[in-house]
Amino acid sequence: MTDVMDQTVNPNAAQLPADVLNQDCPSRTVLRHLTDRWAPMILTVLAPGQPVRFTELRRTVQGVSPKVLTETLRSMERDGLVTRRVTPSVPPRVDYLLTDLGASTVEPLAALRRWAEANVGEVQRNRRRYDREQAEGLIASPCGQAPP
Amino acid sequence: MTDVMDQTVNPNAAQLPADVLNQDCPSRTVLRHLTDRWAPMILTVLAPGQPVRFTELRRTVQGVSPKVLTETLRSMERDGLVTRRVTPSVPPRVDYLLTDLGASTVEPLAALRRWAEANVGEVQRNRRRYDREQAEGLIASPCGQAPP
DNA sequence: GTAATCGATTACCTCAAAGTAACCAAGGGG
DNA sequence: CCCCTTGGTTACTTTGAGGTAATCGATTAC
Repeated sequence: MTDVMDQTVNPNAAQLPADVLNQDCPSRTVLRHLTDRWAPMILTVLAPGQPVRFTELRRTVQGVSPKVLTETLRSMERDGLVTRRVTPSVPPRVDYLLTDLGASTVEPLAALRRWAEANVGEVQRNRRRYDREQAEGLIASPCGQAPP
Repeated sequence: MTDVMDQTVNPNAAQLPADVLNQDCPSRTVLRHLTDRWAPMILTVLAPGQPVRFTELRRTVQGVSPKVLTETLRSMERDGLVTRRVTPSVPPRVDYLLTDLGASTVEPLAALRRWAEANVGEVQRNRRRYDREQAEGLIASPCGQAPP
C-alpha cells in the first residue's frame, strides 16, 4: 500500500519548487497515482459529486476487479482525493465521494479523457499507417526485389 | 511494440461514441499511452515546439533509460504524436518534434502536471495523516488498552 | 592508438501492478 | 435449509512494464 517513492530520495530537494522532470521530486508520485490505470475512470464516475456505492462503481468502471478497485480507492483516500463513508447495515453500504482536493482533479482529468475519446479514430489510423509502412520496409523494396 | 488492446474486442462496439468506461472501447488504449510513465514528461519537454535531440531528452527527463525512452518515443511516433527526424552524420543526429496531434495533448497534460506540482505538499500531508491514523487504530484504543 | 560521441539495439532480469478465485459475516427471501 | 446480497480480504499466479549492462559503427579529438 505504501509507496517507496513517497519519501524524497534526495533530502536537498525538499524545499525546491516542485518539478516532475526532477528525479527526486515527490510530485512524480502524485502524477503517477493520478495516472494509475483505473484512477481517471473512477474520478470520472465520481465527478458529478454524488456519492457512489462500491458495487455501482464496480459496474460502471467496466473490467475492474474488486481487489484492484479497493486498492485504488484506498490509495485515493490516503492521498485525500476521496472520502469513504460507511453506513453500518445489512448488507453493508459504503459510499465514496470526492473531497475538494479530488474535485479539483476532475477538470484536468476530464480534459485528458475527452482528448482520448475525441482522437481515438485518428490515433488508430496513425497506428495502421505506421504498421503498414514498417511492414513494407521490411518485406520488399518498391521493385519487388530484396533491398541491398 | 504492438498492443493487444489496439483492436476492438467486441466488433459491435466499433461505431459507438467513444467511452473510456466501456471495456471494449479503444479509447482506453489511447488514454493509457497518454498516461505512460514517461510520456507526460517527454511531452512536457517537447511542448515548446522546438525539435529536441535524443540525448538531450535523456538528460532532461531524469531517470529514463535509453531503452525505455526509445520504446516510449516509438509508441508515440506510431500514435502520430511525435515525428522522428534523422540527420545522417557522424555522430548521428536524431530530433523529435511534436506533430499537430501531439501539440494538442500539451494543454491537458500540462494541466495535470501543474496539478501534481501544485498539490504535492497537500497530498503528502494527507498521506502522513492517513498513515498516522491507521497506526493509532491498529496499536491501541484511546485509553491505552487493547480494543475489544 | 585509444577514447569519446550519438542513438540506438539486444539479452537478460526484476518487481510491482494487476488478475483470478475462493472465502467471509450477517441477515433476508424463497 | 440454502442461497442471495454487500464490500470487501486473502492467497496465489500472471503479465508486462521497466531496469541493467553490454555492444555497435563511423568518425573526430587527443
